[in-house]
Amino acid sequence: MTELKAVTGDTYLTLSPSYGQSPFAYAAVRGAESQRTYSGTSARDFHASPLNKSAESSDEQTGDEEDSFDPRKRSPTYDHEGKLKSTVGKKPKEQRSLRLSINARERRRMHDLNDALDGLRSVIPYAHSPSVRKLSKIATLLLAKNYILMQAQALEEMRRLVAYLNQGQTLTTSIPATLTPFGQSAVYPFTATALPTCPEKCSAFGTASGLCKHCNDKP
DNA sequence: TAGGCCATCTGGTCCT
DNA sequence: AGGACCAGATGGCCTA
Repeated sequence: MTELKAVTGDTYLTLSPSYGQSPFAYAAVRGAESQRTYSGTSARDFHASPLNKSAESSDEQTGDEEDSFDPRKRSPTYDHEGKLKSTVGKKPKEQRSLRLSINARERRRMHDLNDALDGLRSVIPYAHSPSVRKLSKIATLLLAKNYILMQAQALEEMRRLVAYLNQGQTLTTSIPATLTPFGQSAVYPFTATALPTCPEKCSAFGTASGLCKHCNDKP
């Protein structure tokens, strides 16, 4: 399995084999941003690209290009002539106008989705360098998922550490061999509903705990 | 050149 | 009826 490791080196930040080779192996500048033109109204809307050819043929429904697929058989929303029922009765100009507005809406929706993905990329730990290829969509989602799992586990381990340290202050006996530092028998002394302030935690650990490096409160 | 990734168009379905 | 969401199809760009 090809691993995708973030800058932290956490093993959680891995992707499945299909996607694992993407982000951190990308040393080359890809220029992927240039693919996202966001040109507002696409030229495809107004030019007879191959796609629009199919779009226009769907209006005309000559049947010549529909070898393997007959829309009339697919759905009752087509009328007996194979035309989309939602546009039946409208003038071709109106049909085209409606289609263009639907296309524009869909384009906007996808742009919003991509913006959200960009926001996600900006908060997950990977090399955000211009010289590093941007994470693909699927890699972004998988990495984000793994990052969340990693954070959850880190939080859980921290809680166990807190409980262990707290226990060690009150108990002078040695730790049983069966009890690992993060064992289940450790009890987290603070409830989630009544989290202690940092000074409380710090006093529980003693000033040598070092945990206060991550907070602004002076123990 | 094949494969990966992407943007866009399109029609279907569901919801308001 | 119109909008949101979704998935399939298609073609372009880039990299190995």
